[in-house]
Amino acid sequence: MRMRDVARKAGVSVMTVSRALNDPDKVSEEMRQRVRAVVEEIGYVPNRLARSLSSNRSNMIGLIVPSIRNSLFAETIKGISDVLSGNGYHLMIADSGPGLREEEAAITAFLQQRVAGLVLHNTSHTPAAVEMIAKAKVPVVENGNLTSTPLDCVVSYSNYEAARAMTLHLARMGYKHIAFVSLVRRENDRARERLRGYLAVLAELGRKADDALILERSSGFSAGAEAVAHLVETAPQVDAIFFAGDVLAVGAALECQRRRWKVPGRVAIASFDDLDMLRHVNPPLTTIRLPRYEIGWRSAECLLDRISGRATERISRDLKFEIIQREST
Amino acid sequence: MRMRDVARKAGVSVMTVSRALNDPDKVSEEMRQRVRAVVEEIGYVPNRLARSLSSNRSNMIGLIVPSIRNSLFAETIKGISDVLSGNGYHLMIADSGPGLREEEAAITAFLQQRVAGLVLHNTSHTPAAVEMIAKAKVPVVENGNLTSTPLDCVVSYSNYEAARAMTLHLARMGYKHIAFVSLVRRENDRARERLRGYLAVLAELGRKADDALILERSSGFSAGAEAVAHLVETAPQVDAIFFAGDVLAVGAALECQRRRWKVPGRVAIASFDDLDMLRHVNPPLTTIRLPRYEIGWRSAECLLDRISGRATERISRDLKFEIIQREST
DNA sequence: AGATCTTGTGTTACTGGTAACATAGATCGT
DNA sequence: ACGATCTATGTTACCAGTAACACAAGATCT
Repeated sequence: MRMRDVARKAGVSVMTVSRALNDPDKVSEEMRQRVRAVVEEIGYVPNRLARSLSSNRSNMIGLIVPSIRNSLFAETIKGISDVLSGNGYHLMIADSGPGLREEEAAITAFLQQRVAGLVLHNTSHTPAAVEMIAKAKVPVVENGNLTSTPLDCVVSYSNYEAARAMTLHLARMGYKHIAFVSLVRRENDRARERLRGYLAVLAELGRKADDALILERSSGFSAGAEAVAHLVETAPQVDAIFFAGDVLAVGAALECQRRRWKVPGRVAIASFDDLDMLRHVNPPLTTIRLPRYEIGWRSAECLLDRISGRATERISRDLKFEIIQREST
Repeated sequence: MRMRDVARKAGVSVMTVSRALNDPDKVSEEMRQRVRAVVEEIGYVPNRLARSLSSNRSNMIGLIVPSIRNSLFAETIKGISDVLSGNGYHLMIADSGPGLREEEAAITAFLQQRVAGLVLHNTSHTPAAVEMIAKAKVPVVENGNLTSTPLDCVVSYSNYEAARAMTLHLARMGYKHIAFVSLVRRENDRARERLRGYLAVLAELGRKADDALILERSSGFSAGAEAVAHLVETAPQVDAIFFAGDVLAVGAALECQRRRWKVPGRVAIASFDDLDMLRHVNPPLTTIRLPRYEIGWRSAECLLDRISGRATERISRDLKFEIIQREST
C-alpha cells in the first residue's frame, strides 16, 4: 500500500494525499476527510524512509551509551525519550561499551542512518569521529562532562565541582582520612574529573594525597564490597570513603552491615548518584543528587531546538547538583 | 557527498561503487581498491535510508518496553543489542509505558519506519496493533509470557510455572500463610500469570486463598517496604511473602532490617528476578533466576533467522528458570 | 574454431515519497 | 470590470540508492 494507491482510490493526486497527511492546513476540509477515509479503509502506513530521503530530514535521534545495563543512564534515556516522543521523534540506542573505537563505530552507523541529532555520553572522541560529525553538520549534545571544547552543545553538571563539594563536605564534618574510589579511569573522563576534584580539596586543605586511599574498581555491588574491605584492612586509618561511581557505595554499605562495621562509626560512606536504593539502605547513604532526568530532557530539547533552527548558537548548560546529607556520614 | 560523487571521482558507474561497498566479491580487486580510496579521500558516508528504500529492507529492529528505567529490561536489551550489532542491525527503543494504546502508537511508529523486525515485551495487544503487524508481515518476537496464541515467535519463560514453583517451594519449607505481592495486574499479563500460579498451588494444597494476603503495588523500593509493613500489621498470621515483581522484595527486606523484624524469623521473603542486588542484601534473598540476557539474544537471533528467511516456522521457545534458595526463606 | 559460460561493468527503471513551481478558479480592492 | 492575490490542487523533477537486465571481453568446453 503506497501513497499512490491512496491517491488513486481517493481520485486525487499523490501530492494532495501527502499534504492531507502531513500538512492538513494546506488542503480543503473535504479532501482531508476523503483521504483520511481511504487511509483508514486500506490501512495505509506511510513510509518514513521515503519521507526522510526525499525531504532530507529524519525523525531519529541517535544515543550512545557505554552500558545500557547501567541504571544511571536509564533515567537520562527516559528524559530524552519523553521529550522526543512528544515531538514525533524516535530514539535509536547503541551500547558502545566503554571504548572510543566502538563509539566511533556507533557514530558512523548513526550518520549512515542519517539521524537528525546525536547524544553522546562523554566528551572525548576519536579524531575520526569528530571529523565525521563536523562534516555531517549534525547537532550533537554531549553529556558526560562540562568540557571547554564542546563539539556542539553540552548538557551536564560539573564532575569536578561535585567531587570537590562532597570531599569538602566530608572534610568539614571532621573526617581526616578520606578515601576515594571510582570506576576505572582509563577512557572515563568523568571518573578522572571526579578524582581531580577530590585531589583539589586535599591540596587546598594542605593534606597529602595518600595512594593507599585512592582506588579504582569496575562496576558492581561486589566491587564496592571488596573495596571497603580492602581499605579497612590495608589502610586502617581510613575514616570515610567517597565512592565516586555507580553502585559501589551500596555494595560497600551492605558489606559493612555483614561485617558489623559501624557506618559511620568505623567508616563513613558517601556516594555519587541519586539512586533510589541509597535511601533505603541502612544507614541511608549520603550522596550527590544529580539531575539525570533533566540532563535527558534538556539534551533532547537542545537537539530539537538546533534541528528546527530555533537555536543556532552552541549551548553549554551547567545543571546543578546537590549534596544530600544522610546518616552514613 | 553522494555515491555519484564517488563514482565520478573514481571514473566508474554508480553501480560499481554500490557493489564495491556492499558486495565486494562482485567487483575486481582493482575497482575495490580504487573505490575504497576515493571513499576514504572524500569521506563518503553511505545513505542507509536510500539503501533501505530501494532495496526494501531495513537494518533496524524496534523494541518496545514498558519502562526503560526498569533494570530488568536492561539485561534483555543488552542481549538483543549484542546480537544485533554483531550482525549490522540497529536497535530502536520505544518506552511505551504500561498502556496498550501507547504500545499501539509505538508499533505504528516503528512500522512507518519500516523496521525489519519487532520485539514486544508482552503478549497482549490492541486488535488494531495485531492487524497492522499481520498486514506488514514483519517478524515479531514476544517476550512477556509463553502465550498459546503468539503473533509470530515467542521467547520467554513461563510466569505461571515460575510462580507455581516458588509458591510450592515456600509451602514445602513449611510456611503456612504465604502472601503474594505483585505489580498492578491490570494491563500486565505477566503479573496475572504469576498470581494464577500462586493460586494454583494453594488450590492443589487444599488451602484457601486469603484476600488479605494478596496485594498489588506499583514499582519501587518504597512500595515494597510499605507492603511488608502493611501485611505484618494487618495480617499478622503471614509467615512468608512472595514478591512477584521488580524490586519490591528488596524494599521489603530493607524495611524489615529497619524494623528489626527477623527474616525469615518473622516473615520469610522471596523475590522474582535475579537482580544482582538480591545477593547483597542481608539476609540474601531467595529468588527465581530468570534468563533475561538469554531472552534478549534468543529473541534477536530468532528475528534475524526470520528476516533472513533461514527460519520460516513460528518458534515458541521456553527458557528455563531456576529457584535460588538463599537465607531469606 | 565456434558455442557457451563466466566475470566485470554499465544502463534503465524503479523504490515512495517531497520540494518547487505551475495552474485554474475564487475572492478582493479599487 | 480588471488585474492582483489567494486557495486548492496538480506536474515535474529529484532524493540516493538498488534490482534486473544488457553487454562486451576473456575463459572454458568440445
